[in-house]
Formats: sequence, C-alpha cells, structure tokens
Amino acid sequence: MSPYIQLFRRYLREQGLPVTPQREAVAQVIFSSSGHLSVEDIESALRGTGARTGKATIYRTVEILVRSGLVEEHDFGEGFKRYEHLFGQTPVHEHLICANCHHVVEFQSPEMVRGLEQMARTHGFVPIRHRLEIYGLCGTCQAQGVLPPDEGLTCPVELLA
Amino acid sequence: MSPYIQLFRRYLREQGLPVTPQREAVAQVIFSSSGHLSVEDIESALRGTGARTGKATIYRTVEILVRSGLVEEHDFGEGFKRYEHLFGQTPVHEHLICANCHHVVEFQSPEMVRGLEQMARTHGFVPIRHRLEIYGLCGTCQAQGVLPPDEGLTCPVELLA
DNA sequence: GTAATTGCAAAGGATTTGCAACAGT
DNA sequence: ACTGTTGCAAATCCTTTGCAATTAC
Repeated sequence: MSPYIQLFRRYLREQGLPVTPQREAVAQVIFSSSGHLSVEDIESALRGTGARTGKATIYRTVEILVRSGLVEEHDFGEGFKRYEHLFGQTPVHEHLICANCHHVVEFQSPEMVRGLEQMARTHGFVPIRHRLEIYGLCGTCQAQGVLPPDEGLTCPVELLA
Repeated sequence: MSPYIQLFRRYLREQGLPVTPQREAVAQVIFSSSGHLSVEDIESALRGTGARTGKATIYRTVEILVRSGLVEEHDFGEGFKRYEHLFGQTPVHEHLICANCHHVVEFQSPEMVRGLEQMARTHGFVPIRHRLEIYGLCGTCQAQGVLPPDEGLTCPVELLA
C-alpha cells in the first residue's frame, strides 16, 4: 500500500471532506501504477481487488485527486481522459506519444518550459499550465514498417495562397 | 466567397470524391472565419445563410477537410473539437488560451518546434505532429481581477516524497 | 445508370447528475 | 444527528452510424 495515501487523506481533511474507503481505493490504484490510467483501467483494477466501486464514484474521486495536485489529468485525443500520479517523477514533464501503438515516453525540458512561460508573458498572459505532447512513431512501430499518415493535398497550401 | 474553395475542390477530385454544395458550404464557413470553430458554430453559421445542412454532414466534411491538410482540428479540452483553416497564417503555430474566457492567441516559435522534434528523435521517435498549448489568464481577465485556480495541497509533494 | 452523399433518427461512448440509502465526522 | 458520499440508473453531450431517398459524375 502506497505511503502517499497519507497525503491524500491530509488533503481531504484540509478540505473538510470525508475520508472514505472508496476514495482511498481509487487513490491506491492510481498511486500504485506507473502508467496513465483511464477510468476503465481504474475500474477493472478495483474489480480485481474485490472492491466494488461505482463508476460515478471513480469519476468524482479523480476530480478531487486532480484538484489536490497529486494526480494529473491527460487527454491524449483518444476520446477519454487518463490519470497519472506525480510521485517519483519530475512534477513538470512532457509526453511523447506513439501515434500508432500509443506507447508513452515522458521527458523533461526545463528550457522549453521557461521558453513557453516567457512566451505567455510576452502576450500579456499569466501562465498557469501547459500541454506539450509530441506524436510520432516509436522505434518498435518503425521497425514493424508502420508509416506516417498521408499528407493531404499534393501541392502545399503555401504555393497557392 | 473564399478563393480557397478551389483548393478543396481540387482535393476532392484528386480523391475521386463528389464535389457537393454541402461540402462547399462547410468549407466556405471555415475558410471565411479567422477563429476556431466548433461544429455547432459551423452549424449556426450555415443556418444563417439559409443553407440547411445536417450535422452528420458537417462532421463528415470536416473530417475530409482535415485529411486534405487545409484545416486543422483542435481539442482545447472543452469536450468538443474546434476547426481552423490554415490560410494566411504560419502553417505551424501554437496556441495561448485564456483559462477563464477561452480567448485564443496564436504564436509561432520555430526554435521550440526544432527543439521538440530533436527531443522526439533523441527518444527514437519519428516526429509527426505536436500539440503545444499554454493556458493562462489573458490581460483582460487579469484586469477584471480573475485569479488563477487553487494550487491543491498546502505542502508541496516534493517535500514529503 | 452507378456509386457516393445526404439527412434523419437511432446508436454509441464518455461523463454527469438526481436521488434514496448509507457512512463519516 | 448532520452533512456529505455512494451507487444505480437515467440523462447529457459530442460524435458516429444505418438506411432510404437523392445527387454527382
């Protein structure tokens, strides 16, 4: 059992919210995984442990976890969200996603983060958060001969504008 | 009427697809707007012109427009997609989005793009596309006293890990 | 003419919400 | 005790799909 559950309990108390077994179970699943879990992933992991937690409760709990700052929500364009805990890794990190097999690699780039925060300020914005995702073909898919998608019009727009 | 419709017609012919008034109408709406349109935006714009185009046709047409490379699809995390034509602007550009009023500012950063493509290759990926969005508070919202969202736990994770 | 598109309505998938029963504090 | 949570099912929202009528080529 992850020691980080303590942090979640503390957050709940700070907010005056009840600490329930369902909330702890959902947090437990996310804290114990090193990946990016969908609500469905969380649900089946919970079923595996014998706990029966309603899907609605999972949705309500991940919302709290995200607000607490312990978990990050991602949308990799698959039509649903994924959740990742922020322990044992750089709090700020970016994602490299295989467009074919959806394998995810994380990396950090402080210079890039500095650059984009500067860019925000240049335009009068106060930066809050960002989303930096690179989609490409991972080594494995390249080796299997998967090709990048079609490029569209044969003649680039620039030449005709 | 936008002259860029020609490009779309050409793409359709190249692909052996029929050029229909509905497809031209949808393209027309997107090509005539400088913003980021949702399917609902497109639908109401079409209603305004008297044309009655089914929502399904709009979805089917934007899909083709995206494939053609004339239009880009965006997901700003609002729960639905937005579409933007790529004329009269740098084909590759990033978005700065107000977390409060959803105002969007576009900017380009060739250095950053170079940097992230390099980053992909460093990890064995062949870069295909990326998504770089900065969320923050725009000048107007700052002036109205809107504050950034709560930060979660009072004590940062790093100090307890 | 033939094959593809259109429009409508139904289906689909993820997420949310209403509400009665129940559990934390 | 009081307030907030849980779980279920119904509802919602965006998007996709089946199919008969229609249109482009």
